[in-house]
Amino acid sequence: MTDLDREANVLGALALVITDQTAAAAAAAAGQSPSAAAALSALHHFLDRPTIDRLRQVLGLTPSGAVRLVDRLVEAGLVTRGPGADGRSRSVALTARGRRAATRISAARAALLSGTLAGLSRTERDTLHGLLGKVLANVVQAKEGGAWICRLCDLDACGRAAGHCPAANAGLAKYGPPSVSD
Amino acid sequence: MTDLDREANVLGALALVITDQTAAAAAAAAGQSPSAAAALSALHHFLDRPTIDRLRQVLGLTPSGAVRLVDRLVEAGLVTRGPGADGRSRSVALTARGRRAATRISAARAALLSGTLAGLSRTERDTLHGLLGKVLANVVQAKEGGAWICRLCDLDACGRAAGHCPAANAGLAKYGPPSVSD
DNA sequence: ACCATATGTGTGACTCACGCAACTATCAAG
DNA sequence: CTTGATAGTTGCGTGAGTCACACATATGGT
Repeated sequence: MTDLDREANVLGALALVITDQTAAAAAAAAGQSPSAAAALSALHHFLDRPTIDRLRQVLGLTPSGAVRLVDRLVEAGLVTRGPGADGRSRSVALTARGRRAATRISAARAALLSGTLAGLSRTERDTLHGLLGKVLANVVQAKEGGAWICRLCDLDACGRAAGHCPAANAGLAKYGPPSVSD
Repeated sequence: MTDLDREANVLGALALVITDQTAAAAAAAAGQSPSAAAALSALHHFLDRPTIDRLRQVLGLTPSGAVRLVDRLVEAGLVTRGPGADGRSRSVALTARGRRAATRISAARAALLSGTLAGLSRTERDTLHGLLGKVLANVVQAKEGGAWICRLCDLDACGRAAGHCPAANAGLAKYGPPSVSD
């Protein structure tokens, strides 16, 4: 039982609670399932209208799973299907209602996460931010495929575009410049 | 877009990846679903033989969900039902095979989590540990009911018994001394 | 130009892991 | 001895996802 184990354990425990609570808060804010909420959040942060396949990659689903998810979102009036750049592909875009839901989701997530940092001083939060960035870079390095790491991530807060996102930077170092919404 | 938002966002993103990967690793190590893996891990860390209801609380399931989960684990030969202290209740205990599976799960989880801390120095890890403890305490304070926060937590690493667990300490401050496996 | 193969989407049948509602058995209190 | 809480269980339904497959479109080699 090393110190490393102890530290790792706290990290794992904390990650689990926070993820649980965030997913629940997002789902509640959307009135939808957690994965639907994640999809709305992702769509909200795409600059262009992604294809179903792109969304699929982000959420880590199978093609058919993604189709069904979009079906449900269309059904709920949160999303519309449009033509894709390709004859095969179709684009997905938020409706006005979908955009409102996505905004609520982001707000709920931000509120919850900010709350967890309540007891920390300015300096402590700064230090924590730096350290978490390092860890995040580690995790991204280790990752191959699967769901987008920033599934519910807030791209503005993330500063991905400005190169502030530790995940994006680490990924960039490894894979080279990605396309905008990758 | 404040600094707080940015810090909170990194925390949320990191928590999500780590939780995803941990659950996947645990499930793979057990050859079972993530929730079955969580159940095995929980059972492994109970000092006594918990009842189904106790397990239910830990995992955040409904009674029927817990019964079905135990059904599956029994079916897989990982767990046995025994008599409870009470005529109503029944106890659950790991079989030898279940114990081995639980050990694999813990090891897989520990390996993954330790890996995420790879790039950090001794001092950095120490600082991080302290800060995460504070955050964890915050989260526990905010929490009412639901799943056990340390669902996959390693109780040895946690140092719960010795009073080193930030979650347990925060909970203790709020609710008073819990029973051993709470 | 033609064919093989890859890619993106969609459908039908199914599974798995839950939840809800209802029922039974036990216990504890009045 | 009734009343009510607690624990486990069962039937039934459902949401979310998978797999296998089909179909349309793209792409590249010959």
